Amino acid sequence: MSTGSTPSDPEDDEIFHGSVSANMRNITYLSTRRYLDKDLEDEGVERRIHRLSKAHQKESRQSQRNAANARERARMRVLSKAFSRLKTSLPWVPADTKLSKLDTLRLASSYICHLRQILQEDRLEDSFAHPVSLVRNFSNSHYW
DNA sequence: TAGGCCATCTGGTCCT
DNA sequence: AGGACCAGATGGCCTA
Repeated sequence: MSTGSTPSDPEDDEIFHGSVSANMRNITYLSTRRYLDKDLEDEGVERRIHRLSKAHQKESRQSQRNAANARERARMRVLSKAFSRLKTSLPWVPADTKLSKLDTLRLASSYICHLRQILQEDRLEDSFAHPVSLVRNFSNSHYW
């Protein structure tokens, strides 16, 4: 008769060996699983790092873009201020006149032509050395 | 409502 | 690599 779970019993022996091999299989499985888990874990970490660095890159790109946008806004503000100054330096244009940038450029351009004409006329008059032309030059100096 | 104007965003290029 | 400059796209506001 069997004395229980003695290995001498063929049946028990089989069970015993079966359980041993099952244990072995279990151990092998567990250790393999542990390695796999470690690999998966490592892969997960790498993936996470990769994902984080991607996110960081994206964030960095976005913040660079935002900075560039801010610089561009500042640049355009400077340009608009320059247009405003140019507008105020145009005579016969009331301060509250609504003038587009294009209109400002056109008026400034025609004003420069006008001034150039005056200069040429004055040079012609200067060639006669008439004292009145000198006075007129002085009285017109507010243009400068 | 169409058209003009403007501010802003964006990607490309050039320069330092 | 980062900043300046530029031109195109887009959306909002205003006016005839």
